[in-house]
Amino acid sequence: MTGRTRKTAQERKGEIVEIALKLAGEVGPDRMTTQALADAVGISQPGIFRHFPKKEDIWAAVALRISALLQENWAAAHRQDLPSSDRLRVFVTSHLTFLKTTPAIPAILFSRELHAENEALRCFFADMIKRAHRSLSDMIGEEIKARRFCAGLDPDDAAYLVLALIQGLAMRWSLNARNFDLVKEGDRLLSLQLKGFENSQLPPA
Amino acid sequence: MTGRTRKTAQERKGEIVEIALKLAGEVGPDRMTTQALADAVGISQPGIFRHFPKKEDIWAAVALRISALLQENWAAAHRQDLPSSDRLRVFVTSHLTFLKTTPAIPAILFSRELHAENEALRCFFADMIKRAHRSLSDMIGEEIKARRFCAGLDPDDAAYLVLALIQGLAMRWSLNARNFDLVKEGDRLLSLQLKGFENSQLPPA
DNA sequence: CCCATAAGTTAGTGAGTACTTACTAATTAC
DNA sequence: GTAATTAGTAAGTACTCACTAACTTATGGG
Repeated sequence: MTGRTRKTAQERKGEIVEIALKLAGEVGPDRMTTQALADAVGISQPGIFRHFPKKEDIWAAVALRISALLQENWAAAHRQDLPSSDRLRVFVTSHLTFLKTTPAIPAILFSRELHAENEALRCFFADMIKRAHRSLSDMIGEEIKARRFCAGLDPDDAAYLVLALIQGLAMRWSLNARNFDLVKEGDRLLSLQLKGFENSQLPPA
Repeated sequence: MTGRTRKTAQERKGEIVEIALKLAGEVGPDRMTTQALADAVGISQPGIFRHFPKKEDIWAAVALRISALLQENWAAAHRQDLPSSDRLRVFVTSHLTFLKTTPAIPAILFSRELHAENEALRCFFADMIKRAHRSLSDMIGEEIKARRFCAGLDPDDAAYLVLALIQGLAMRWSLNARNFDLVKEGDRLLSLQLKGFENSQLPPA
């Protein structure tokens, strides 16, 4: 044995969070016990507590990781410097693609951990969704200014509809054991949704 | 003491289901332990098992009760013999009113019990939602026939949007600790959604 | 009035949970 | 090279969960 047999705390901590995120998606957030996590990492169960004093500290770290991943994903969608008419669609599509590859997010969103057990986590996710709503609302506002969407459209309400589309779709996906293509289905439904926002009654001057 | 101090099995069974439904909404489906249920009913914890051999039998009974309540609610919405143009709106509104007074339903929909633990329950709810989708789809189809909705509208997809509206709204309601008026918010969003379905591009002949 | 039956209790089991204590061994600093 | 630090472990605590066995008591029919 020439190699290392231990890892540094920093490495381990990151590794645990990464595996927790994966495991939460695979077996469900409530089955992600410290034992299951330790097994997946390859250390003993109490070893977890060397890095995270409380289990909720793991959830906090996972939430931060998810937040970072989402920000990254949204930023990538924005960086593409698309015509604003496509931004909304790309935003939703890339978000759905992300959910598909990171099923832990909808799983956590539907978990007892979030809805009953862990108030801090609930607030964190509520805030994350609020930020998403804000982004959507802004993009819709720009579409209205560009006269592609109806002038009388309330951007906040429209954003809630798009958000509900995503969440409702994710729920259906989960209830149907993830047996259809989230992105394809979402794309089709979004087309229909956006058509309803279009400036048909009041054609541009 | 002239009155009875014990109840018949049938009475007790119904009582337990009713209280389980209430409790699932109040404390969350995963905190509705047999102990909590027994306390609420006013008997000892093992007393529950005299009436339901397994806990999942309680969930099955609760699911049946919910199904019956929903059917009743939908039937009531249909009995009103409304112009078909209002049926859709009444359907959604009365459903939201029902969710508001029976918060156990969204709670169960977001529970681990349903998504991970209890396959039978998941299928039961998936089927229930499928029936709701069918109803919505049918109503939208009639609106298209009546030329109030756009001829090119896919009734199935439109129904998914309405369903997502309800589910997404319920999720937001739950995430925000039920701090807004579900029905009022839903009514406003539904108006916007339905406007998007209207026959604006192809005015009636 | 007695007794069979059914509703309910007391006391317990085994499995699983987060978390702790007391120790060991690998790594790093000096 | 040795001492301090730190990652990790084995064993165990205290708790909660669904569920069971064996006993007790209330009720209604003969």
